[in-house]
Formats: sequence, C-alpha cells, structure tokens
Amino acid sequence: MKVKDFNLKQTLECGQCFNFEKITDNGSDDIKDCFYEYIVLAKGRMLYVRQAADELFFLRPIKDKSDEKCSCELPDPADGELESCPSDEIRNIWIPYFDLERDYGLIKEKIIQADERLKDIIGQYYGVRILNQDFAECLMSFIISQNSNIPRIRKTVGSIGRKYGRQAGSYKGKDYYVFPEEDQLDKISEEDYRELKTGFRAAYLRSAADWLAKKRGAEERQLQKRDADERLAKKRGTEERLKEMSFTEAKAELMQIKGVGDKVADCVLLFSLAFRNAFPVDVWIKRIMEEMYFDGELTDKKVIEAYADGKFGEYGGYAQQYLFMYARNRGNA
DNA sequence: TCCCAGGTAGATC
DNA sequence: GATCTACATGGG
Repeated sequence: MKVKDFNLKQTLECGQCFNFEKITDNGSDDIKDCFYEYIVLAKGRMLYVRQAADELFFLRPIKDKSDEKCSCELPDPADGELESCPSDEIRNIWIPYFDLERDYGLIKEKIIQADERLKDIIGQYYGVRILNQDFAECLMSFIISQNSNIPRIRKTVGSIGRKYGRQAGSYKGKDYYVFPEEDQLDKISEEDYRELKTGFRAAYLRSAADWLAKKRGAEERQLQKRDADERLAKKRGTEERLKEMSFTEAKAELMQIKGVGDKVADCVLLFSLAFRNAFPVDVWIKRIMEEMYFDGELTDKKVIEAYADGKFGEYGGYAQQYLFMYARNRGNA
C-alpha cells in the first residue's frame, strides 16, 4: 500500500517498541528512495515488513510444507521466500498496529501551530508513527526500560520471548518468538526474571504479572454473573476497560503496580492504550524541554508534564516522540 | 575506571 | 510535600 508521513525505520527504531529485527536498510531516510526490511514480532505474529519508497508491503515467509502429508511432490519453497499477508490480516491487524489510518499531516500542523520551532524537527522525523501495541507486552517492556538503554531493553525483551514466548515463524533458518501471552507470563517467577538479567526490575515484573492475573480473574468473575449471551457480547479484558476510562483514572490504575511510576504509566497509556495526550518525561525529554521552554533551568518533571499538556494537549504524545528523537539523535545523527 | 541509561520505591528531611 | 538514594546490568 502507498503511505505518507511514514518511515518504517523511524517508527520501529524510535524506542517505542523492542521486539523486531532489522533485515535491510539502504541508509536513506528519504521517502523517495528509502528501502527497509524488518521482521516485527507483535500481535502474536511474525511480520516481514518492507518499505520501498512510499510503498509498504506486509509479508510473511511461505510456510515450509515438508512436515505436511501429501506434499512430497511439491518442492519446498526456497528458504527465505515471501508471500503477502492475507488482506484481512493487513486490514484488521497491521494497518491499525502501524497507526496508518490516522492523518499525521493534521497532527503535524497542530504541533507546529503550538510551536513553530518544531517544524524542522518534525521535517527531519517526518515518518514516526505511534504504534498501537499489545498491552501486556508494552507494560512489561517499559518496566524493563527503567534506568536502562534501548539496545539493552531490546535484548531483554527478546530473551523473554525466546525463553517463554511462542515461536511465531522462522526466516532463513532462524526462529522468531513473540512476547509471552498473559497466561504464560503468570508462570514466570521473580527468580526466572532475575536469571534473564533484569536486575532490580525482576520484582516489578512479577508484580505486574500478578496485577494482570488479578484483573483478569476479577473480569472473569464479573462475567460469570451474567448470562451466556451477554457474556459473549461483553467479553473484554483489562486493556479494554482501561481504554474506556479517563486518562487520569487509567493512569492511577496502572500506577497501582509496584514498579510502574509516572513515566512508565505514560508510555503504556501512549503506546498501547491510545491515550495520545500522554507525555512521558524521561531524562531526554526533561533535558530538551528545559532547554526549549524553561530557559535551561532544571525543572521538575511534573511541571514539564503540565506545561506540555497545556501546550500540546491531545497531541502531546506525538510531540513528545518528535522531541525525543531530536534530543537523542542530535550530535551524532 | 567512571558515567550513564525512555525510573521507581522507600527513607529522610 | 519536596529531595535523596539504592537498586542490577552493560555499553561507551
């Protein structure tokens, strides 16, 4: 499909998601001649996604038929051969995941209206979109992110998938694993997390898994009280309930989890619960905001958050992401 | 070796 | 209520 205001590399590598692998990168950021291929593990699946200029392709490896009966005469597909994903999967899963239904032209206009100085920054990072990620994975990932760095977060998230997640496919002889489902997460002990080098975050990850299980249990008990038809109609998980809440309520819910503070909660709200007004303030954002809006003075994170809310409002999350890219990449970009 | 990383909880003032 | 610090680990 044709895309605009989209750059696969910028979108995947801006630090919002962690379970993917780069296959190809021709080194160009320009939408007129960029070429990227990535394997993305999300939504319980493996996706092979390719961007060639303004064309985006949702692909998957052709299944190896060698273990199926009655296919002995058919030659196996060459290793690494790809086919298009079914159109309903593209429509129902990947277009929403990459936030491709949204008009980023409008969003950019609104942010530039709020501050002209962001025009060049947005121009440089024109192709960042905010993904709509799986809730549990996003929650666990950003608990892992605290006091760490992006390469290491990716390493840890990947290793949790490899050890406890389901294999979602393979490509060129390599197996790829998705992040564990919620029920699988519940079986991982604090000690297990420690073995995966999560350090002091191990207890937090366990407390998040407890919270998820408790919420899931409460939801199921609620449903038991209703009749079967209604149960089917109203089936919804923790994620859906949080989405129906106000920003403030949902944030307070998340912050009940030991290990989830202001910043992690904001990331989860922004990247997996569609609260695009969330404005996570990490060390990079704190620095750039102090520089741009507080005369270089050290400023409390809560003050920065409130200021951003006033300035960018419902577009805060997008603005935050452009600023984050700029703050992190300047100097060495 | 020292410093820093998409922070948070608990202690202390 | 605002500020200080321990917390594990790995990369630069």
